[in-house]
Amino acid sequence: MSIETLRRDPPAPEEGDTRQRIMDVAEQLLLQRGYAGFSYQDIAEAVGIRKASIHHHFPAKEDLGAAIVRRARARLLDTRGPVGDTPAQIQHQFDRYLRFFEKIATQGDKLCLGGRLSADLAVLPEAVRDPFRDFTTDHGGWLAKLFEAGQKHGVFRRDAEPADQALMFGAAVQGAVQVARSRGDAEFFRRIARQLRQQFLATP
Amino acid sequence: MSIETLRRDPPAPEEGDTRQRIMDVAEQLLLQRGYAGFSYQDIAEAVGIRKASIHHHFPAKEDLGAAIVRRARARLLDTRGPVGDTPAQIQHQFDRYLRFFEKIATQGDKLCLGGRLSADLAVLPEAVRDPFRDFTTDHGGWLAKLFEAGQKHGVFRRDAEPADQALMFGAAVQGAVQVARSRGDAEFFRRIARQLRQQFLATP
DNA sequence: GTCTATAAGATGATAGAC
DNA sequence: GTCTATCATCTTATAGAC
Repeated sequence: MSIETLRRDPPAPEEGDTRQRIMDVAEQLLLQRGYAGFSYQDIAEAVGIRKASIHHHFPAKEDLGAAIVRRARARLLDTRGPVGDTPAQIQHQFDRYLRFFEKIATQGDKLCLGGRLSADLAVLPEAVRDPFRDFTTDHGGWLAKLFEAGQKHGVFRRDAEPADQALMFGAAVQGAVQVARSRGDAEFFRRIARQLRQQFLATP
Repeated sequence: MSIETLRRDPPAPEEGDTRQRIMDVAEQLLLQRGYAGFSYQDIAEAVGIRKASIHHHFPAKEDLGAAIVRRARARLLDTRGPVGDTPAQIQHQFDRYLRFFEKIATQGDKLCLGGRLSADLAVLPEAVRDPFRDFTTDHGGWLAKLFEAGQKHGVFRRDAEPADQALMFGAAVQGAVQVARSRGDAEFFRRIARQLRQQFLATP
């Protein structure tokens, strides 16, 4: 790296912009078509650059895949946030969780990252599988905490272990997204969501 | 490779045999890696023939895909059978259903056809998507009938509409398979299955 | 950082000999 | 029915000019 480069002040606000745009486009394609179903050519056309330019930012496809998963994990921690300690907060986080998946199930043809990569596991390079494991661990851990706090504060029913409830709830939501998509039935998820509220909330 | 294939009586190859072997191998690859994740070359190596020979039986990949889905649908109707009209029969079919998915969730790295193709929907040619819709319709219809008969005969709880119960149960099972796989946790599905029995059976 | 050009291999698919 | 040989195209990836 030259002296000039090092001395230069942050010139344009475009710094890192292309990298982000590549990741944004690639993430949408990944969620839509799966890891084996999108190519650098697809990204290049959507972003408006050439294939080779993508390789400058992400030498191999697995670098891109891993970066997308790591970013999604950071976003998960960030937007889900720490589990609340009041009934209102917990109830709100529960509702928010359901709304997030309702959006995925009812609009567009994209899966959530967990569902997508779990289906792609067999074609995923180790470099992508590793951060995905972290992602699922975080996701599962957050849900477990939510149900533990929720039972303690009387938000959820106490008819099962919180950990079991969390697993059951997470799997039901995951399955509902999948079934809603395969049926092409936007209303389906809402019916399931209604059932899930009745099943898990102490006062639905 | 499936038990049926290994048990095959005729030791010598016969006509129509290659076609079946291609479909068997391709189905396993499809369930494992998805529609975009397996190639004619993969099949050729596993079957012990050349790529071009596969094209003789299935001119295009979508022909092969459609044939696999249609066969799976026929198998579904055949093995699931008409819904019973006694509590014992219904209970048995319910258990059998859960055991089928427990096998998928706990052994091997394959998805069920419904989960797999639902995830692959965006990369599926119309020629494969069409028979898959029939498959899901049949599958959903069977489950709905099971819960309707089950409620009538006191096998299932009557705390929700049979149709809703069926949707909820099917989605939960689907999600459980997916989550169990992504966690690499063979015990997970059994925990969910236990919860599902408590939730749906009148006398768990 | 982006480009052109290209490599090296895989993919689905076809033609035609045997 | 299976083979060899071949096709056009797509894939990830690299080299080097600007």
